[in-house]
Amino acid sequence: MTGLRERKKQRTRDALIRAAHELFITQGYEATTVDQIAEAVEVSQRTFFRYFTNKEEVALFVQGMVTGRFQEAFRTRPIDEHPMESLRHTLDATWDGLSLAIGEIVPLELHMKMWQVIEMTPALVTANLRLSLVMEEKLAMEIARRTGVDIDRDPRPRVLVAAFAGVMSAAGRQVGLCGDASLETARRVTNAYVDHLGPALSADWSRDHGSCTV
Amino acid sequence: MTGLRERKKQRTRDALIRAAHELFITQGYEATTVDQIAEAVEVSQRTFFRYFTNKEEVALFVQGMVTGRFQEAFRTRPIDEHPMESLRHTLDATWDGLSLAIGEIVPLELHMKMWQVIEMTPALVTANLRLSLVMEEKLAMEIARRTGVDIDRDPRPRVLVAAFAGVMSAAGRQVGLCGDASLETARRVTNAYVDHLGPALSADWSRDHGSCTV
DNA sequence: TTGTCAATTGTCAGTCGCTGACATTACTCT
DNA sequence: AGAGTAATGTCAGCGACTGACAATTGACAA
Repeated sequence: MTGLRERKKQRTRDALIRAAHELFITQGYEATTVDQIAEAVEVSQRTFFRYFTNKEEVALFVQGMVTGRFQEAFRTRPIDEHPMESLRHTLDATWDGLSLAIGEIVPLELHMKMWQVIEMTPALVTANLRLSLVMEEKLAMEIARRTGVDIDRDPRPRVLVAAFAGVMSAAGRQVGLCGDASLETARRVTNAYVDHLGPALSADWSRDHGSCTV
Repeated sequence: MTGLRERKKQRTRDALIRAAHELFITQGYEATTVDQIAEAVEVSQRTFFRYFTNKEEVALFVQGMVTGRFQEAFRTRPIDEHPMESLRHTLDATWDGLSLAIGEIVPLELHMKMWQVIEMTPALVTANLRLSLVMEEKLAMEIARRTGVDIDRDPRPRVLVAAFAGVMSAAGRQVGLCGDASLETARRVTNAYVDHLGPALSADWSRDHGSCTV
């Protein structure tokens, strides 16, 4: 099945990702040149660009895997569940399977450090948002399908997903910038953010809703 | 007061923006080179980069003005208003003053066409999201100030703003891609999206909430 | 095993976005 | 009118990215 050719490709791709991660983490994203990454894996720059369409892609590859997983997991939720509930549960499931999902490519610790680099680097922050966009559209379509609404007439699927994704991005930003690169913190802050969506919209904004110290 | 120097600078800057808009709209963003823009205004490429830090900036300059206006307008809302209400009213006010605000730089029609170009161009979509990010943070700070909550302990300001901004972006995407570049459509769709945030989160997703045909 | 085919890679040249350095021009103000 | 400063042009160069073509290397049949 998996010929030598395929395995070799897989190996260089993974090597490129790991080398890129290490360089980005130690030197920063902007200060790292594509030539350096290619050189670290002993391939030509041209080969790098045959594996990744641009420098951002190698930095966000793992993130892309995670959001891909998220989408898949979302579709397995019971169909009678409220979409927001489905999103919440899918989020939990994604956290649970994170290490397993990405472990073969990059150790969890490296991924968490890379997360910080991403949030520190404007170019990567926005490239990351583009990933969310793609996911948003897919999730909205899936929700529309499940709830039987016409996505071109009823804005609710896109609105719900947009709100969710917006809050997730904001949470991710906080996590990446807070200095604590532990999975637990990431999960706690993200959950807290999503949980506060209802209260934030509710009429009563009076007293403290705290308890989300980074 | 306004010496010849200042006026001249203003004029070349505006000329660059307008030339860029026309080129982007007719040829597309990627296909337009910075040299072309500079040449159209008869300045050197180097001068272009003294007015705008990069090619994206000239494309999103007007958008930046609008979001800047939005932030300012937000602060004039009564302090006892619910933040979401303030955002909604500020949105209305921004629509009302749009033509007046940008008219001196670029005619409204050009701006609306540019909007389509932006949503069609991945690089600009993401650069646009970066603008939103900056605004998000400022709005969240302002909301925290007004409501007297500690932004580092209570996630609600950031969550509320993130949800709002996410929905706005989604609406903007729909508007930009729907083919209809009229102000009325833009305003209608945007309002519809924001208005559906509550219903989308409510427990009852049963029947049609439509009426937002593009 | 060997030879053919196709996939992968390297090399090279070139475009485009963008920047620093320095000389040149153009306004301002006395 | 002339000194001083701000704006601009020119040039050289870096890094991301691409197309074209040649060289290498697995795959697979004879």
